[in-house]
Amino acid sequence: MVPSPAGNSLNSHPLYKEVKNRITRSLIAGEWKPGAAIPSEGRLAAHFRVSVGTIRKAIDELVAEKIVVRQQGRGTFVTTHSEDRQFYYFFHMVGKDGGKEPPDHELLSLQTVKADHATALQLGIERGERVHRIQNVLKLNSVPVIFDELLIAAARFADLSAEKFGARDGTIYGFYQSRYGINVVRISERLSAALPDARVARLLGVKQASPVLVIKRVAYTYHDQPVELRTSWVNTARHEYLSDLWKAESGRA
Amino acid sequence: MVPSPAGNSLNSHPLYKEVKNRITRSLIAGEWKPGAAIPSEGRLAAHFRVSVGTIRKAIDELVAEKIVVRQQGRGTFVTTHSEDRQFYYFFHMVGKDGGKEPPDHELLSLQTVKADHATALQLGIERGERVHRIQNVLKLNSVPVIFDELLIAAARFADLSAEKFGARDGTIYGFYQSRYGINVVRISERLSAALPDARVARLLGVKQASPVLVIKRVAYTYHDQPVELRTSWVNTARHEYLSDLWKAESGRA
DNA sequence: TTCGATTTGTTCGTATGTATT
DNA sequence: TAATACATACGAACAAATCGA
Repeated sequence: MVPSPAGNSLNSHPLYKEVKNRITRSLIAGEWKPGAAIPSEGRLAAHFRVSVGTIRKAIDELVAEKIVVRQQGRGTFVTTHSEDRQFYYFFHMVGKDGGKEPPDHELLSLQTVKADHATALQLGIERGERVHRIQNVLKLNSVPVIFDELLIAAARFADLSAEKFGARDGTIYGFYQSRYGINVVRISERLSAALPDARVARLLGVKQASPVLVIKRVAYTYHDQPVELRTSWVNTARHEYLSDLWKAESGRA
Repeated sequence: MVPSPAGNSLNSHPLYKEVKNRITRSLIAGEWKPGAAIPSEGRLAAHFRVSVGTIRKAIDELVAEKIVVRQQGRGTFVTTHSEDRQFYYFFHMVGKDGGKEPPDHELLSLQTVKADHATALQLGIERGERVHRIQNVLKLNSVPVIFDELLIAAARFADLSAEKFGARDGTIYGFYQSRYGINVVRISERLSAALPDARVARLLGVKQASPVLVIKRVAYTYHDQPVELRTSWVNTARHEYLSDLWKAESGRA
């Protein structure tokens, strides 16, 4: 890749970062689909003309970012949103009694509107561009616990319709991934406590005077490109938001 | 360390994990104090009779867990709680306008009581053992925003007093670290929305009808030993809880 | 300021172990 | 069984940062 033995001169960053970037760009280009294996370490090493150790170091970081997963004896695979582990990485509500019940989404509405200033800014699009606004109620144990509103750029999700959205089986991010080739790899959330408005209170079956947890999320794909804004209103009477700063990872003593 | 060239048979876990464990045990034993350098990779390799690469892999994991930090040209150091980066790793409140104001703790009370069943269970002690209960008000920009209550096993913090606690300069975890050799390395938090009781409302300067964010935290030291239970009541009128699932780390594209 | 010693960072190559197909 | 792929471990060389003489 670079003739110089170690380090380099043109770009001041190390070889394995460059390799990582190239692999990521291939991922973005859709060269390897989610769930599929990327070329073996040996093949990548030959392709990029670097040692296997350098490839491993590049992939190490992609694994840490949960962009790919390694399986000894099988290969290295592009992460899929249809696996439980990956799912709970983005879903943080757990029962106060401990249980992790699988949520049940119910689509309320899907509209296409023009992005206001704040939305456009956060999604990295122009003001006035069209965005889909999707509202859902999420049930845990058949009881409505979360109401959420999603905003996504219509340009990225061209032919999206309420039918298609409602007919998906699997998670929303799995749907983005399989139908639109958009891979959510990271989220950032801001939480606060508030009182619900009349509509949210009605949907969650709580009084307007009873507080709810408000979660504002930005979901990102590769290279920190924002793809979705989501606001959730949560009834925390029987559920809590779990923030476990890196546990249940993998490599621990 | 183990004569066998690669892998082993007796214990099924790899050499570098064993090395990591031994290093961690030295940390627990207080062999290397926070802020001090641990032996160089070369020295550790000689000591454990393994290659430098194996030492590096062990240390890689300790770095990922923020237990030590590496500095090229200087050495590898035991993480200190008195650094900004480390501090904001455990402090998640940010201004809604974006700013990260340094908080200002104010001790309200320090009592020593007997642990009830739930407390004892979570702290890993016997019911009835003595625990310190510490209450604080935390101000941001001179305005009270957080009220919190800490529970720690008295046995671990033998000579703790309100004077000593209040006279510390630096963070609470820095105080645990420097005065008691207890290193908080991980926290787990559960969030919900609730209405404050009369006292909390008064301390935070809010109405009882206005919702607050409730954060229940368990802080752990090495090997997932719990050391502190903390409940915080937060006025989220002007501040939010930021949950940034691994960003601002270090090794990103 | 320069130089050399020390320490971590990067890269290479090789061999062997272990899991999968 | 054999081939393939990732996992572990070793050793060597040089780069880059730091620090003190």
